[in-house]
Amino acid sequence: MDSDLKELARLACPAAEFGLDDYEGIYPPRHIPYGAKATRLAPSPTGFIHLGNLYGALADERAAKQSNGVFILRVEDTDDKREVAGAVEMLIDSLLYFGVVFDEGEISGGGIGEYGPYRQRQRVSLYHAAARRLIENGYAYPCFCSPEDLAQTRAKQQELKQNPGYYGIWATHRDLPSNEAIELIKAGNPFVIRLKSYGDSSKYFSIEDGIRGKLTMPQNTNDIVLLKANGIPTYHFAHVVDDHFMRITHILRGEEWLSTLPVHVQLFEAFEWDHPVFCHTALMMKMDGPTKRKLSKRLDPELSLEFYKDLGYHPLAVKEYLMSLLNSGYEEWRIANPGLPLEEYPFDISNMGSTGALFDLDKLNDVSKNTLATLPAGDLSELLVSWAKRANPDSIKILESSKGYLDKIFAIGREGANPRKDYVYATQIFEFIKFFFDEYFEMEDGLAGNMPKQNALALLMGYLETYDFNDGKDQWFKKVVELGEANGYVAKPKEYKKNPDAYNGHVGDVSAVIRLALTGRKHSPDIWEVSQAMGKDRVVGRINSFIDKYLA
RNA sequence: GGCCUGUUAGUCAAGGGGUUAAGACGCCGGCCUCUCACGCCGGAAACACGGGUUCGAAUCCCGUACGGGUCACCA
Repeated sequence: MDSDLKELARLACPAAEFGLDDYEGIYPPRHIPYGAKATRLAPSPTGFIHLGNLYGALADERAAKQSNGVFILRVEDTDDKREVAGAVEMLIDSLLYFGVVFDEGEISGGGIGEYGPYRQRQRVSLYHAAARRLIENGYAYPCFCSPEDLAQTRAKQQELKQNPGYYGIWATHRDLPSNEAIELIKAGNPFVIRLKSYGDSSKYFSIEDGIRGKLTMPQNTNDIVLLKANGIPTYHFAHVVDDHFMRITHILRGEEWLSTLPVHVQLFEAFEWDHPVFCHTALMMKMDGPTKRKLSKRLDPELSLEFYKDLGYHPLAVKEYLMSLLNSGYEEWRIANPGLPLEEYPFDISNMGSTGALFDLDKLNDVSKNTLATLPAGDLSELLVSWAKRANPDSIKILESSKGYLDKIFAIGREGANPRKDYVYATQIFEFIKFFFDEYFEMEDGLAGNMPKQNALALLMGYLETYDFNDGKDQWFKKVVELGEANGYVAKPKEYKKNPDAYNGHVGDVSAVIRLALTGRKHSPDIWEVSQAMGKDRVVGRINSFIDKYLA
């Protein structure tokens, strides 16, 4: 009997090179500090990753780094049918762009670390060794049902209003004698390996979730598939084996895994392994018509990380936003510590929320505005140029050759305790600053209704007469005031409001004309600062051409 | 449908028996001001519902409703 099981295990799992116990030595416990967390991101290479994936990845990364642990990338490529070429590279690139970097795993084109290989299809020998152990101990068995058989079973179960699945009386091969199974395998019948569940659906077990606290769930009774007919493991089996042998301490994953948790717990038990701390994160949601639903690769291309790159969000801004979703205390911390890098925030898994958050673009934009305001001007120049390379090739030449000019532009209003917050993402930044460049400069607004052409002409002519590029801000403004007064424009707007008939207008009307000539717009940052960035020739040139074109 | 899980303003959220129920985004009003942005001040806006337990419930219990997740040889 015992020898039958051994032979059955060998036949059913031919790929095992070593015994399971050998692997314990091959993958020894990690030497990481006490309390350090080993986390992993375990994506299946099925295409782009979206904001929700970044959210999860960031949680893994923070939890690991925060505790001086390790953050691992394991590729779950057990479904060859869904695999998308290049998906792994794209994922690594995307995450790298947002500064999420792995310590170990399937990175830079190969496995780095002592616990590899890090692609599951290259670990088949390990899974087979593990499956052998289960078969030998009576926790697994080969099942020869065809997909058609299973479909029939399901139909019958539906008819009888019973729970679908392979369990109890429906598990036809569960108690097939070993010698018969051996014969069937030898005869070349296709088979899968199933868990021989010992659970009782009327019994419950409790488990402490790292985010949700105590969870109570019914025991698993389903004889789920461990190894598919092609010998490749299912997710359920592979992740249990891998998380054990990769010595993962915390499994962070979306709450869509909650319902299969009983299966995973039972597998850890069957191996007599301690299980890592399961942490089921909330799913990031999206409005779909009147209801919410979880983000989907297939349905939500606009939530692809590429989308944010195309728009030109600074990676740091996206990260800041995600951090505030990850840990609700983050925002307050950020307000109290405006200068600190986000790495210093004491991230805590147990502070993660358990309700799905709706992605809020307004909030992202606000966070982004604040984040960009803290960055040096040069960083914005770089952001803009790298965005242009990607999304606005026509502008690259101009922008790239104007690095110094860009730095000056972005320096406007950045100093002081209350810097300007004009910038959100590169596409918007480009629109905001394009008037600085003669190639993109155009009249977007017109003269105000209360500003007759002849007044505008007189003001601009006068302005040119006394304009001195070397004037300081105060001196400059003093001249504008004087110019206004000489033309019937009072210095104080309040004065004008009190007595509107006595004046042509106030100093604001004067600067509006200058601003329009310089920027083509009604609104812009401080005229003096804009002028300083533009340089004398451009300032004088713009005013002259405005006079020629619109006031002559 | 079964099972799991959740429900505090439009959104993200703090609070876990006694609070005028924080804060942030957005929205509205005002101040500052050469426009805008910033900043500042103020405002509207929430405990899903029904029963319990309790002197007292957003908070604990039960039920209902609603949302979400999951029920594959996908992950």
